[in-house]
Amino acid sequence: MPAVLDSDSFGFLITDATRLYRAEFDRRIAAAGLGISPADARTLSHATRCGPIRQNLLAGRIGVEAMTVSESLDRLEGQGLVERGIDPSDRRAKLVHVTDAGAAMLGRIHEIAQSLWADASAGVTGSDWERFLQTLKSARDNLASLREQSRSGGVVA
Amino acid sequence: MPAVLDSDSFGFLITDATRLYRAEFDRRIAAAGLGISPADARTLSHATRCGPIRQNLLAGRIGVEAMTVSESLDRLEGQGLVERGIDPSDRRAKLVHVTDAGAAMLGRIHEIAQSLWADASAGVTGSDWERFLQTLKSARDNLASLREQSRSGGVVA
DNA sequence: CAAAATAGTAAGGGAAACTTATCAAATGCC
DNA sequence: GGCATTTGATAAGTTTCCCTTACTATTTTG
Repeated sequence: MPAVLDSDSFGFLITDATRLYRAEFDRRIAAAGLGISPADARTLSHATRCGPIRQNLLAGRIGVEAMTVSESLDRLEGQGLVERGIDPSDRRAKLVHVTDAGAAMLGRIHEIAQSLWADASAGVTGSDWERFLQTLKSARDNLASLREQSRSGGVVA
Repeated sequence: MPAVLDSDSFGFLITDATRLYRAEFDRRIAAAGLGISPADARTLSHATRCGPIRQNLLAGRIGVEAMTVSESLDRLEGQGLVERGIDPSDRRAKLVHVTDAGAAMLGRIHEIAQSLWADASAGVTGSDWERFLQTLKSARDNLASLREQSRSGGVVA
């Protein structure tokens, strides 16, 4: 029973690692002159993977609120990286699709993410890193299901 | 050679996990009526561990800028959880020490962090989790040293 | 002792997310 | 068919967390 929270406890560790990751990602993106944030890069990546997709579905895929994606798309569209098209089957909805410029941008982002991954995982063997990602995924999924629970009903069953 | 970034790649995974962790932490802190943010909890935790300590050293321990800690301490001091004392050996400096109320708060935070850790690590064996934390620590340290490099000199050797 | 470095902070900014309210369009119900 | 509800997107505003820059009060150093 530790009397105080260990600064190497899960919560602090993951928070610290993520802050450092984002800062370094920003630094390299800035150095490459790409002018995009990590969150917008994520939006772009998911939009590419999911093909033309409605914004609310895209938000669900990413795991954020629709509004968060809407703002991100504002920026991406402003840079000409994505376009919001009309959904023929629902005139309220918009179908997001990635432009050629967006695809090119994603390629450059991918290179940066690769180099950053290589640096972050230095000194860790391939199989250890695989297991690490597996456990990280479990933790993320566990936390995501906690979120689901609190979204639908909260404490009240 | 993946054509697109995998949404289960390191960067996305750790970013998502951290966002979910923070949100759930906030939810439980709010449910307990504690009125403190994750970052302030971290400041409080480190201040407790380091005993009376100067703010700039505390910032170094936490891994953030002095200003970030100063703001966090403003809030903690406003809640009576820490006090800024005089450093007898340097009248510019202030020694942060945790009050009894701060210690009590940390105890409650610790309980919440424990329960959250238990939920996040569900389905993972003890030894797997140990290895996971070990690798996470490596990654954090790798990223921290990248930060150091860019702080002192940047691109220029 | 003057110049340079250091501890803390005021001021301001930006990224990433959220909630709430609103509007338009679609859907369900009778 | 018409009205009520739900749904897709977004405007508006807030929060958290962290940063940089500029400044003041000290201390250290040449």
